[in-house]
Amino acid sequence: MRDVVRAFKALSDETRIRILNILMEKECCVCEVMQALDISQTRASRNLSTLYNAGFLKLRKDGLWSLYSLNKEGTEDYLPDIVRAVTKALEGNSVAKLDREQLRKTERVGPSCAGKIRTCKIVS
Amino acid sequence: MRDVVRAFKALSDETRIRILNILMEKECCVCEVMQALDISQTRASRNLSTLYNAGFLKLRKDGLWSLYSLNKEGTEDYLPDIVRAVTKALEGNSVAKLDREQLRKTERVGPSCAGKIRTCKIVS
DNA sequence: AATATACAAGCGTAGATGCGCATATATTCA
DNA sequence: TGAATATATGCGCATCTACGCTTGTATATT
Repeated sequence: MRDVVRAFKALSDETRIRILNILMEKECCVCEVMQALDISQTRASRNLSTLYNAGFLKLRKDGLWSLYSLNKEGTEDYLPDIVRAVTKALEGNSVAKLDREQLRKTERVGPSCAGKIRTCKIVS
Repeated sequence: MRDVVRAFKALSDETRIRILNILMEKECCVCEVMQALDISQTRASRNLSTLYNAGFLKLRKDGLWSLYSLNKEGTEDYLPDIVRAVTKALEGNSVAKLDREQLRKTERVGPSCAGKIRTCKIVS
């Protein structure tokens, strides 16, 4: 019961719904999330961690980056069902659409790419 | 987006998850809810209204009673999907099971039953 | 080693939330 | 009409939540 409530609590916030939305597109590092949604680093990090603790996300570390992605094969099999409901709920939503477009403009340059800018930025 | 968040916010509370659970069994008046879950009248009424405002419930008035039931054909088609996810999430949950058992012990006597106790009570 | 970058976490605060108490409203029955 | 019952709601308080600011930690580059 605690877990169920925690899952829904994690989705009871607009920022986190928006984060879940862009993660449907692709795995993201924290700075991509903050730029796609135009929010602070603290806010992106903390809300990602809330979604993670609720079981919705997987976390993979790669150098400096914390890469978050949707946890499709969650331990709790009802979580993917909820994510699908979110997908359906956001169909045609303009904010969700804009966030995904902004996400496509962000660029993450790998840590081993010597000589290149190593920062995560919007490319327009 | 506002509506989506409101829906999940409505489920981000143990009392309301428990209410949703017993409403899966049958249409209930407020006093049945308060007795099945052993909570105050204020608490039952307010949480029912939260679920109602989020679009999860239907309301039907019958005499003194406010009869709440699951809104299966919601305006938003993703709400029933979410309710199904809740059902799956609660499978085997002991609290949910006990609440349903308590619900079966409550009795609602119709307002037109003259001479009978017209109150809503636990019958054991 | 020094610097820069990505991320997490402690702290304080403004605002939201849950709920009990008391009360108001509506309906039914005597 | 008056009493009893079912439900809703205003108010106040304790608690929770989100978030910005700042700092700490780890990793990578020069």
